[in-house]
Amino acid sequence: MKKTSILNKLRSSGLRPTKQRVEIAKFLFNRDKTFHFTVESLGKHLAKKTTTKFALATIYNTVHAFKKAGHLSEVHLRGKNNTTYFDTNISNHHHFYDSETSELIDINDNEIKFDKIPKAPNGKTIKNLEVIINLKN
Amino acid sequence: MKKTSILNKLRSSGLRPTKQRVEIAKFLFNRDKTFHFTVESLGKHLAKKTTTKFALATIYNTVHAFKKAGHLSEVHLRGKNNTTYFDTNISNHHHFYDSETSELIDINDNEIKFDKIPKAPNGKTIKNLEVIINLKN
DNA sequence: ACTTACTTTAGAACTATTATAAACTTTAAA
DNA sequence: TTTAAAGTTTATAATAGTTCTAAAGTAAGT
Ligand SMILES: [Mn+2]
Ligand SMILES: [Mn+2]
Ligand SMILES: [Zn+2]
Ligand SMILES: [Zn+2]
Repeated sequence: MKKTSILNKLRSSGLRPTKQRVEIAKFLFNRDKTFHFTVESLGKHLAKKTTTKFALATIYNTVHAFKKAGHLSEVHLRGKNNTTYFDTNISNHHHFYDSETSELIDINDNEIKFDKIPKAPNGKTIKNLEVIINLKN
Repeated sequence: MKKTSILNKLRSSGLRPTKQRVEIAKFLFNRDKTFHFTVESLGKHLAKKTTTKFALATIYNTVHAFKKAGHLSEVHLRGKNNTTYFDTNISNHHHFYDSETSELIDINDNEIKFDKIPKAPNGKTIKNLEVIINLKN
């Protein structure tokens, strides 16, 4: 992924390309495979691999802006550690959750097929359907 | 449900039948239909409907003991409010989640059927599978 | 009654996240 | 270029759900 693409991600999220935001975007989007992260893991990586200073609030704000713009998704799972997982895979997909390691593993949408799905209750419609398959050893 | 059943719930959870625990157990289990609750909603109910005093820690401890004994289950969902949902329905089942109202609605296990499920990765096995269907208006 | 083990409690501690507001930076107009 | 407006970063405080602590209280068996 090229520099212009990073700048596009920022622009399309309504964010000016500051030093902090460019570093965050590079780490999140300059890669071949998608991945899952927490704000904590992201912050630790940035502290180790860059010389830039990142306030926690900056990381939260930037991640939320990317999410709002549709460049990141959030996994609505409450693991044993009470942290929020973000996902650079924004396609419709599902997850294995390994509670031993607190790790998420993607399940492609086409790896799960439904025979029967209930209809939404009274006046509501279905926004989306999330499957989490909990793993054990 | 009779008083002996309440006492059985407590005994089988390794809990002595104190005033607080009996009130909690009565509220959770003396009813026809299962339901979802948070520690906050449980505490509010108890404060309103009984004359007993309940420290938050007592409610947490008791709910966790019931969960550990298998009398309650926990819904591993992170809603917009960051609270943990508990469920008196301990059967294998799924949920609708209405983020407008922060409400959970049960989906019976037989209302969802799978055609295809991925196999667990490398050395792991599947503990269980949770479906959450997010609703919108 | 006495003893021991368990329980409740208020408040402190902990942790993820969000809010605040002052100092700093980006942008683009003048 | 200067300059001003708008946006951004930061340290720190605030918030909220949950867990911990240790002292005072209660249950159960003798
Ligand atoms: Mn550094
Ligand atoms: Mn009361
Ligand atoms: Zn994913
Ligand atoms: Zn349920």
